[in-house]
Amino acid sequence: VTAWVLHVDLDEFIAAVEVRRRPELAGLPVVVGGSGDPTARGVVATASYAAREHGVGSGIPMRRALRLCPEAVFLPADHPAYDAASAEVMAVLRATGHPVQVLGWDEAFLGLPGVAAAGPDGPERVAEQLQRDVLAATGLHCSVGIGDNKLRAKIATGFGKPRGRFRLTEENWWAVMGDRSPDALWGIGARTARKLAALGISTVAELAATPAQDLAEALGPTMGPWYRRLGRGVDTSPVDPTPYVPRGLGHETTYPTDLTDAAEVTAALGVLAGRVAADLVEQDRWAERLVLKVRFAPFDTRTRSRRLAEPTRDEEVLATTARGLLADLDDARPVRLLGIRTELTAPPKAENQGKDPQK
DNA sequence: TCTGGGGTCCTAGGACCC
DNA sequence: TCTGGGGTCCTAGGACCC
Repeated sequence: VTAWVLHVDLDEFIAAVEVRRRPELAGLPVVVGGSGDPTARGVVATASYAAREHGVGSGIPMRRALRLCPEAVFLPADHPAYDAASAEVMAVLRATGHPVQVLGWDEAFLGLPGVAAAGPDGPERVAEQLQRDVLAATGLHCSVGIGDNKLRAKIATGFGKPRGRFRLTEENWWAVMGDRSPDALWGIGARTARKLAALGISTVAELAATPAQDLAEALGPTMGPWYRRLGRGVDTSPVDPTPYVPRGLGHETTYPTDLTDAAEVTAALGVLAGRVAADLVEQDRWAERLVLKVRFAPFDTRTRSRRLAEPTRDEEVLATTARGLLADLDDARPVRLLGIRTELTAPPKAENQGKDPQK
C-alpha cells in the first residue's frame, strides 16, 4: 500500500541543462526556444529565473522575450541534450527502488510504501535525500511535492519551488486550495475556468460543492464529474511504473515565412512524411491513421484525417495520403504551418518484460 | 499575445448496422 | 417509409499538459 506520493520536478530544467554545460551562463537571463533566433517565429520553451524577473516565461513569443529582456542569452532547443539529462535524473529516482512514473523530461512521481515514510519526520526526509542525490549525481536542482495522492503531490510542487518541498494532503487541502481559482488544479485550464465562471463557480471550494450532475450536463458526462473530483483533491490512480508506449507520432513545422506556392507545399509535405516514416522505422511502429494539420495564414487551423488502407511506415504512402487530404480542403490560402501525425497500431507484445498488461 | 512542437483524451454528429 | 432504439466506427475539433 502506498502511503505517500512524491512528485519530483526539476527547476528551470532546460535552462539548467544549458547552464550546466556552459557555466559562464550561471545567473544570467537565459531563454531557450525555437531556432534560437529571437527575431524569428517561435516561442519560449524555458527561461532561467533571471530572465523570468524581466517577465519572460514559457509560451511567450521569442520576439516579445527579446523586447522584454534584450540582454538575455538566446539559445535553440537541443532535444538530445535534454533527453540525456532527463535519463540521468530518472536513473537516480529509480535507484531508490520505489516505483517511478515518468511524466516528461523533467517530472516524475514516486510511490513510497508506508515503511519508507514511517520515520519521525515522515516523507520530507525521503524528499530531502532525493534532492541531495539528484544534485550530487546531475548538478541539477529539483523541487518535491509531497501528497497523499498523485494529484495533491503534483499541485504541491508548485508551492515548493524553487529547491523546496511542500506537503499537500486531505488535511490542508481546503486551507491551501479552497479559495483559489479552479485553474490552479491540474487539468483545468483557462477555457474550462471561464466556462465554470459562467456557471457561477470561481473557486475550488465552489467547484467541489457543485453537484456532479450539474457539471456533467454543462461539461460532459466524463469531464464534469472528474472536475468535481479535482476540486476535492480526490485521485485514486496508482503510481504506474509501466514503460511509456506512445499511441501517436508526428511532426509539424511553422515556416519562417508563409508558403504561397503549391509546389512548395507539396514538397514540404514530403519532408514531413520522411521524418515521420524515419521515426516509425526507428521505433519499430506502424501507422494506422494519418492526420493532416494545416494552419492557414494568419492563424486558421484545420485538420483532416484518414484511416490508412493498411498499417504502413512507407514515406510515399504517408506523403500521398497527406497530399490527398490537403486537396480535399480545396483552400489556396498561404500556409503558416503543416503537420503530419500518425496514430499507431498496438506494439508487438513484449516477451521479456514480465509485465501483465491486465494488472 | 502576430501566437512552437510534442503529445493525450474527450465530445459530438453522422454513417452504418441490426 | 410519415421509421424506434442501441451499438460501433469514423471524423473534426476542443482542451489540456509539458
